[in-house]
Amino acid sequence: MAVSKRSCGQEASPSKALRRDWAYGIRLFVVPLGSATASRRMIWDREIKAAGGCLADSPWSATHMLLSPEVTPVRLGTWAEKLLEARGRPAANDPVTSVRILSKSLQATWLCTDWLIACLAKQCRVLEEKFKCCLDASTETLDHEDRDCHFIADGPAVAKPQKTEGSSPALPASATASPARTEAESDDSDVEEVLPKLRVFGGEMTPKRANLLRNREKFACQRGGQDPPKTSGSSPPKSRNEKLVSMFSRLQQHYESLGDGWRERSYRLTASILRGLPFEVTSEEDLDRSELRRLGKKTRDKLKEFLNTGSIGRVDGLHMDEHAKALAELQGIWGVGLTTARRWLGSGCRTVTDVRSQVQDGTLRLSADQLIGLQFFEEFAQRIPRIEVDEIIQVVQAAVSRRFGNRLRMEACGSFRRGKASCGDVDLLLCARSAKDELALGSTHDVLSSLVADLHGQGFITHDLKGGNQSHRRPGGHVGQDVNDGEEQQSSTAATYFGVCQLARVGSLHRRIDIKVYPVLEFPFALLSFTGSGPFNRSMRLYARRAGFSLSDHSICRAAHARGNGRGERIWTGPPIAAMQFASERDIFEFLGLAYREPWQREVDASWLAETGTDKQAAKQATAATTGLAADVSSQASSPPAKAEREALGWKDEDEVQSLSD
DNA sequence: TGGCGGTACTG
DNA sequence: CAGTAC
DNA sequence: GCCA
Repeated sequence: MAVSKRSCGQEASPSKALRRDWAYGIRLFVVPLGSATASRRMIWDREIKAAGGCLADSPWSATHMLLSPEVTPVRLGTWAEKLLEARGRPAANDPVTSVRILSKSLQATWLCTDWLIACLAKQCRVLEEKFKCCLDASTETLDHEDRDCHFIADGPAVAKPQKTEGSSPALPASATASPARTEAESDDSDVEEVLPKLRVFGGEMTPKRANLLRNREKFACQRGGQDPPKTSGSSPPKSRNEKLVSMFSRLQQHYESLGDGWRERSYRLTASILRGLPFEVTSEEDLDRSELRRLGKKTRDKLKEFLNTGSIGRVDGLHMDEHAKALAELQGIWGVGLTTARRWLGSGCRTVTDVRSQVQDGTLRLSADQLIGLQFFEEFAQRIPRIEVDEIIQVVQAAVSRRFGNRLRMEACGSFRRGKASCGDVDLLLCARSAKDELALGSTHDVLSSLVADLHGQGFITHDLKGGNQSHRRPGGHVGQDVNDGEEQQSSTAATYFGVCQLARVGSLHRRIDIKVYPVLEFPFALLSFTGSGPFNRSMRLYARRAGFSLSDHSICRAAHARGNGRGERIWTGPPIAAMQFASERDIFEFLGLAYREPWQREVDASWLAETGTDKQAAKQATAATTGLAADVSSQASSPPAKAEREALGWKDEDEVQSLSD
């Protein structure tokens, strides 16, 4: 695909010059151990080259050796021994000595991988001092080998949360970590604990971002600590205020079917707040309770009206049965949205049955997708029991293994991954297991279409919805000379398929199934995004936005709001943040300074807006606290804020970047 | 007063 | 581009 | 409908 046709690229040119050469003169060799996996190394290699550096064929020609912090002395020693042997040099008997011998015979500086990460984040050459590995020194500590005894004594002690493994997003398993607490729940995590983490926001802290960090628990994506995956039993607490809740739910549904998503969201929030209220609203004084502080004037008026008259005019006035109800039903057909529903309503179709008969008559013409949606209207409306989702997964997995062996990894996302007992559809995400596999597999589109063909052949997939056929090849010829020029491919795009499947079993229903194939680099983002829930995603993206980033199912980019000059604010997004930092979902949370949330903890029901410092007190406090901390960080991570540099790079300065004004 | 998630495909 | 979907 |  011809890269993102939009915004991107735009501002690449001024930055190029500088980005080009921060690594000038560096010949880098990455030690292939620990978290420096093949795919990461590949990316690092690419980034270094892009920055004007080059790669060393072997350690012997390197100026810089890069070592990931969690590699133990013993493992490094073993590696060093092999290296020495291969070079025909005497190795020592014990690993430590071997390492020392090796490092002596090399000319290189040994640095922690975090150095490169910092460089990439800042797009400049970060001081090396704090990132040096001390390769000796540890003779005695080495005695009781491994574990806890890592290299990298020095630096910013990036106290990694020692996740047992890079990315095993699949199951909670509990096998490894303490089953009790789910990390980072320690909470009350003050900024003081978060900020020193070098990686947060790529190491670029600003007062606003710091303020955001302090308030991060006001976002839905940080709410709700731990629900155990709900072990049956207790029914939902049946709130008081039931009447009110149902009234606002009606309003919500009404606006939903009308397509006013904003009011819908607003009312859903109100309903959700009322539902969770620990008391019953009986008087106007109750409206001052802190739990209701986010309700706006209109909503308060409705509540008052209810308290006085026992009903709400606006709600009673909903003659919702003719309009909204019919609209809602029609929009229940896959492929039919608000506009079509309205059009059909105008032509006398009020129900699915009406539509069917008009289709028969030939008075109504539907798209191919809509026809399928219509045909299976009742079946698609049925929830899919979790067990059946399991079976469906098995079928697809079998096909995947048959065709691609072990090269492909598959995750079921959506509500299934969040642990729900039933799902609306099946959402499968595929990705090569490694960079090498990715090469061997060929394009994502080819992989997907051959898999789909297989499933089609065995009769499992019964119908295609849009996306089944991408006529998007590159014939090599034309191409409208995109403005893209040099700046790098995003060549491997994701491939998506929407379809209908059915288990080979009597009485099984047709089910909606989505299959997607993503490039390795984008996998964590895709996983995060397709796991949802919707409100959770919105919340997290909003948070990212406030921090000056744009989060998508592909990557995270800097985002700048170009404001001023004329109408609306346009949003320009820069190149993706060096993707290598993100090998798992955790890395994304970590980058944003958010506490990790297990899939089942992402079941938020209302999105949430951070109330950013309407409270002057708090705001002041925040800035005070953060300026100090920001200083800390920058002193750690080398170089002063480098405002000039940022300007030279063509980035908007922070003050302009944020739409957030205090 | 404008923002409120970000992206891909089809017609 | 509008419409729909994830 | 709520927020900046």
